[in-house]
Formats: sequence, C-alpha cells, structure tokens
Amino acid sequence: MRALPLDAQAVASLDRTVHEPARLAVVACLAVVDEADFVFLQSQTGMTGGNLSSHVKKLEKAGFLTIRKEFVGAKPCTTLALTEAGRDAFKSYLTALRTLLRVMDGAGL
Amino acid sequence: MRALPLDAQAVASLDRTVHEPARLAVVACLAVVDEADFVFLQSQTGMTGGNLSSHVKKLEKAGFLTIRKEFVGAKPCTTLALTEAGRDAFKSYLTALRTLLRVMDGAGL
DNA sequence: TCGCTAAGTTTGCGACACAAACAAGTCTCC
DNA sequence: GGAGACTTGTTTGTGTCGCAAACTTAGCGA
Repeated sequence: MRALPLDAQAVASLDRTVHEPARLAVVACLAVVDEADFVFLQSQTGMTGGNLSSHVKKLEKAGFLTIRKEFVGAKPCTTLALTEAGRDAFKSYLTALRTLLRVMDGAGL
Repeated sequence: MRALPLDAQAVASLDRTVHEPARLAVVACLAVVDEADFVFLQSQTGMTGGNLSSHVKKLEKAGFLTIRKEFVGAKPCTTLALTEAGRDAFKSYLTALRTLLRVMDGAGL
C-alpha cells in the first residue's frame, strides 16, 4: 500500500487541551482580543456559566491563560487573557490544522 | 465590547464525531485513499487495534463509513470506506476549519 | 427588609477514549 | 499431526471529561 501524503499520527495526537471545541472557542476569542471578561466569553460562545468556568479552570491549570479577578464598581468581574504559553500552543495547533488542510486541498476536498 | 470577526459558537459546536483526533485521522486517511484496510489504518495512525476498532464502530454507527469483511487468501481482512454522508460531514468540518483559520490569518496568527 | 438578578463555582452523571485481555483462526516447525 | 507463535480483530474495564443543574455570594430595587 502506498505512502500517504498525510501524517495521520500527527492528527491523532492533536493536543486535546486546545482541540476540545469549547476551549478552542475560548482560546480563539482570546487570541484575537488579547483579553476578555467572563460574561463576554459566555455570550460569544453560548456556553453555560458552569461549563465555561470548568473549561477556563482547565486552561489555567495547563498554564494557557491567566485569570484576573477584580471589582468594576460594585460587581465582581473576571478577566481572562492568554499567557505566552497559551498563545504558542494555539499557534502550534493552527499550524497543525493548516498542514492538514493543505493535504486536503491537494486531494480536492 | 465590540463584535468579534469570529463565530465562537460555531467553533464550540464542532461535530465531535469527526473532530475527535483519532477519528479525524481515520476519516482523513479514508478521504484521500477512498478505502483502506484495518491494519493499514492502524499503522498509519499508530493506534492500538482495540482503540481503532471502537472508533471505527462509532463512525459506522454514525453512518460515516462502511465495513466490509472478507478473506484474502486464508486471512480475514476488514476494509473500510467513507460513505457519502461521511464524506459530506468531513467536507463540512473542513469548511469550518477553513473559516476559523481565515479569521486567524486576519489576526496575524 | 425581602426578593431578584448578576457572577461564578461545585457537584453529579452520563459519555467517551484508551489499552489490556480475550477470541478465533492460521502458519510453522519438529 | 500437534504445540506454540502470529495475525486479525473485538470486548471489557477504568479513568477522564464534558456538561448542566444546583448552589453560593453579593449587590440592587421596591
């Protein structure tokens, strides 16, 4: 059987921390706006608060974003931003996607 | 806060059936070769047999691929191929990725 | 004061990915 | 021809994870 132009192992081992759709949405948002507050992200992604909370926590645990809690007037407000590591991981992820898409372009898909 | 050029909800709701890395690798392989046998896929993806088996079963259940079992000489051989639905789902998925990447290109990532 | 809403977090459950164990048959070598 | 290794997959078990409902804490209005 001939060799494929596709690195299937690379695809199969994509980093799940950013690959997970919910987190990918969060990271993509933060990549374009640099920082955003919890409520804004919730509205953009359409996620429930609890869901967003747990994903944010996981991203923080991975060292991919920072959580800043402060009060704006009287209300609490959590602001999120990517770390350098988070941005790098996202860039690597995008590179992997581009590689895959290039192969598929070549195959007429 | 301004509107993003990014549809985060679309990202957050990517179809997990094909998005899952292991299955994405399988589907991508089948998309470029039209059909492939079990052992070949296993070598390409680096997955264990059991793992591949369960993912294949899930893709079949979703109607995304067909499983053909036959004997080649004395040995059993299962051959896998995408269905029309599987190919369509994969194309839609690729379209979603391209949309995301275009936004990220625009943001200098 | 008594809800009501906002802003998150914690908890619980169902789904899932993964690999080790297993099954069924074939080939090899003595 | 029979013992054991190999090939080709499947089943089972376990730990992880995603998700939303319930809960917490605190300001705001009537």
